[in-house]
Amino acid sequence: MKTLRPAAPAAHQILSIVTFLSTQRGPAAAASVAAALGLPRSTVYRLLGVLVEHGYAIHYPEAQRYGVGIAAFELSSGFTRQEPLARLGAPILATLVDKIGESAHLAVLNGRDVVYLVEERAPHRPALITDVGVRLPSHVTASGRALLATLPAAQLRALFPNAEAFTVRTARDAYSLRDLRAVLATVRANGFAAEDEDVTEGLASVAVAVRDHSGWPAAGIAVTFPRDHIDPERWPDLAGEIRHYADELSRRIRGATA
Amino acid sequence: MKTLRPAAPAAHQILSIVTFLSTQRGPAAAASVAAALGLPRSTVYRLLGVLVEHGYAIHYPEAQRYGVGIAAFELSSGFTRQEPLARLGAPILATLVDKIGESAHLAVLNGRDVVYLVEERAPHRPALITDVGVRLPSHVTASGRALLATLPAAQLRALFPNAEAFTVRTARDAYSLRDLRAVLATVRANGFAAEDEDVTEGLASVAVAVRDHSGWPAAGIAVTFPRDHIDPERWPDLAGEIRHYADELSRRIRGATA
DNA sequence: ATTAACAGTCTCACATACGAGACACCGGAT
DNA sequence: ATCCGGTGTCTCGTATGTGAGACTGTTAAT
Repeated sequence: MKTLRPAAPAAHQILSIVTFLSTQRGPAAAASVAAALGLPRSTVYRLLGVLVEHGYAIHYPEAQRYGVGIAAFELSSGFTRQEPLARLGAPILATLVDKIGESAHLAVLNGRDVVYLVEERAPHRPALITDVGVRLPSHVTASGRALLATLPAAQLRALFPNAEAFTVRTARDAYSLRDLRAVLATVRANGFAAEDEDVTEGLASVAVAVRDHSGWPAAGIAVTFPRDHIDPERWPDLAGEIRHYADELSRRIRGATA
Repeated sequence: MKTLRPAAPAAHQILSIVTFLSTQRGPAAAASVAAALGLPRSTVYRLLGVLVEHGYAIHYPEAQRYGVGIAAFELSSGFTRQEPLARLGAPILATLVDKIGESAHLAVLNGRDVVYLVEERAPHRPALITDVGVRLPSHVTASGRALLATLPAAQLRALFPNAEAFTVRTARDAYSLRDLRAVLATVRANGFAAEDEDVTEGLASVAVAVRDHSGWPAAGIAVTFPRDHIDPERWPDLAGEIRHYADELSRRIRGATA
């Protein structure tokens, strides 16, 4: 096999190293990295140094081991980025909840997951799985579906390249990309996303996406309620309500994009 | 005071690029990457190519943008690593729950969070926040504390370098590293970790760590119960029970480490 | 004390990866 | 039609990053 042309050894190697570190149960010795990847010792030390500098690896001197650094984890948690969104979203969610009397969330897409940034619980409503900071597989949640539905096909494929991407969680969401695409097609057709006891028994949710100035989905707003409180026929109306607030948030985001 | 010599430009740059991509709200244009980081165009394209190859970036051709790839997210979700753990842990949890009649989980440490891999709910017990796949800040959960307590001081410091590391979630867990260290000290003294309404009102948990062959904490087993069911005086006994099963899992892990 | 194994640092000659810049392409204005 | 601003590709000379290996320091075994 050729494809020799565009090489950048240091770049390749450093990515191999982080990947390797992340597959190890705990921190790994420099030598084992070198052995596993077939790299020269001096190179490994140099690159580990760079990784540590950037926070993608941590060196534990007493153990003489190297582990994955917090920068690597922050690639996916990025709360800094989301904090303004949460600040802008919270008051809007509050009025939304006041108006309709059911609980609501604000969530963002993060890899294949959604992360919940704000939760506003309506009075006399059950506690929800989705506390702030919780992360759930996007394809089973209403806000996740609302967000996924806005993505181009290519990206969807990239996010869920194989069946494995769907597995692991509970048994009940045995999905395929084909299934997901069907679900998202109805989302686009309806103009809103829903989830009916896919997350918690007895609860359903309706969600819409909030777009930023470039049209990209910045967040999702979902309302969750006991499923027998609102007839499915009325979900589109509910979605309409939500969209009103989503648009408001959308407007505020555009203003505040630093 | 410069550490002049040991540079590896491609390595530095590629890390800067992923970091940059992750700070952008949505995907970014190659040109904006070059501009933001002050890098030559050809270099940026080459490195983006490498990132895409490794799955750390995705290229959206129709949008002509580059975004963070799933490999980056998998750095922290590392389910590959955890799947065997879940397989081995599930039957053990089942017998544990049978024996003591309360719900239990298996969780692993992941950056500053714990991720729940297995949940075994006891009959007639309330549903829990911690469904499978859910992620919570480690320092407020029992299993998280059990795991954190086994880490060397240096790593703890590395995980929680500043006050910010603790923030963001709910207001009630306004922690400092000092506080956390105190909590972990009692965990070590008691030989088990506990959590009393720190996650959900009315519920408490007791947890112990499962160590792998190198002594590293591989997972935590926690039992969660209505807090008035079990008197705090009896928590140590409960912890003893759990430890029995933790040791069993520990033994199985050692055998199965591929 | 001696040896050995291993972590981490440093140097230096040479192969080669880097980056300037040219080129091709595409879509939107005019 | 022609221009223009933009993305992505490719080439090629040379500055420079790479990696073999020597060196230091530490721990553990004999």
